[in-house]
Amino acid sequence: MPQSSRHPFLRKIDSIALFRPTDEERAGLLTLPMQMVDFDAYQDIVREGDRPRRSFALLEGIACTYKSTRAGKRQVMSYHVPGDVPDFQSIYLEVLDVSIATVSPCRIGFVQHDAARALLRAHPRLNEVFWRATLIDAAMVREWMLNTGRRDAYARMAHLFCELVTRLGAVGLAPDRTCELPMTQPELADALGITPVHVNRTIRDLKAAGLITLRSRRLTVHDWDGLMSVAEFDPTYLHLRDRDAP
Amino acid sequence: MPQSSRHPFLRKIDSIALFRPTDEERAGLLTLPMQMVDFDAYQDIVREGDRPRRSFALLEGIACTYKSTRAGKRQVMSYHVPGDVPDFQSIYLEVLDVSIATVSPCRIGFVQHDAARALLRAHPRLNEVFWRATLIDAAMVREWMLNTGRRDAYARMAHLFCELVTRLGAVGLAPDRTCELPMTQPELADALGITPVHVNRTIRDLKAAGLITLRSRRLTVHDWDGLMSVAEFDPTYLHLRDRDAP
DNA sequence: CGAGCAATTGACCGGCGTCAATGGGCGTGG
DNA sequence: CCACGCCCATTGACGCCGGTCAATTGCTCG
Repeated sequence: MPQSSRHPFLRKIDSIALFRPTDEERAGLLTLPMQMVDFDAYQDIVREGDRPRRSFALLEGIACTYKSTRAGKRQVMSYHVPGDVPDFQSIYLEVLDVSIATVSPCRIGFVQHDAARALLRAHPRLNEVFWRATLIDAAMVREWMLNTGRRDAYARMAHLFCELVTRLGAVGLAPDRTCELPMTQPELADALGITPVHVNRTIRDLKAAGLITLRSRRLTVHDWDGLMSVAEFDPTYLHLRDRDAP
Repeated sequence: MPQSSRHPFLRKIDSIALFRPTDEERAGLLTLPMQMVDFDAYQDIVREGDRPRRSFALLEGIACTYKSTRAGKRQVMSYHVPGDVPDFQSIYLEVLDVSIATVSPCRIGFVQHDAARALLRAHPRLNEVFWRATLIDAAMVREWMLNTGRRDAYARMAHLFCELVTRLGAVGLAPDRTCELPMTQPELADALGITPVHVNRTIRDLKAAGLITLRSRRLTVHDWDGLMSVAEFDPTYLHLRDRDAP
């Protein structure tokens, strides 16, 4: 909320950097040419196998990174909230190993790799912040991996909700631990590695336990401590600066 | 094989960089102070929650990155082969979100973060290579995530074997698609998100299908195409340079 | 040579998948 | 403004993959 009117990169830096950018660094970021594009929901922004020459920041909406098996089964590896730069990895990995799609209607800001590389070379601390951002993305996938591999569906879903509320809260989108979740149950199934039917049963159980309500794409957490406890949720892996507890 | 006598960082760069290092870059790498330490098998090198002031290269042996739930269930997120720099992320993330342990006896080379940061600032291209290395690590975890979330135990194990043979082959440790795999079945279970008992049944099935043999820690792939097919293995995500097909 | 853990296998169980049917929300077109 | 269609949401019945428990047989190492 406090910084919602700022440039997305400044907001990102504010949320994860260990320093305040100098005027010069700010100027470099603000003058980075960015091409705005609006996407409908459920559109691929980039696809596995692409060789993009630009990266993008997510300015509004929710997106997800996913991979598919040949049989067409999808696995969502992470969700993205406004301020994220989901495919920054493509700046140094030529071939994308994932697809990134919108979940809700999104506003995207594209930045050419060349321009970004030049900026990062000119400003070592910015280089470090963006590197750090890609490392945090990786840490989130690792936490999901633990989730998928070693927790049952109930704890897994609780964990996902904890993460989403925390991250959306960090950008002012989850006041009172209530937020809009545009994803459908089949999509949640793709994120959790279970079937849509079982997503439904699990949500029913979380509701019955009095932990949450979820109706018409709106999630409210009623018992945050209880939900965290079920999920064994510890937000350290998000590497958020302290002020952003939801 | 060809470069096994070289400095581990040069070997790493040779395997993933898109350029040849200049003499100056090589000199910088070679003069980076590195403290060698030998570890027994099954030792933690670093632990979740640590705030290390140094990173390390794996010079010999096999290591793994893992996380644990409070209930003590382990999930191995990736294995590391000689030449890898498994915790390079710690250079820009203060708190480690994973533990890294040896699987076999290992030789480790520690490098102080300060020295590494100075080197990376002095040599932008080296900065990019090491960033790239952390991005490749992340891509491997994502592939494991797809594996764990969306493939059954049989395909999952086939995929793990494909990856290990490919990566070990890339550093000359899997001639004729045969390699030493120091991990026990309970450890494989931790990597695959299944139980040790089921690991055993799955290996039995892979053997029965004529795809592999695995005895006293030695894996041989008899039907590489068959194994790749079962696993839907596509090595693109490893971002290896082409020469290293096993 | 005995202790201790890995490897292996059988019997049984349960969480989650599969299949199927019904209801609900919403957009589109008549 | 309503009707239709489509997909999401929800629930029950049933089946199976993989978990649990337990026993036996190796290895490996002190």
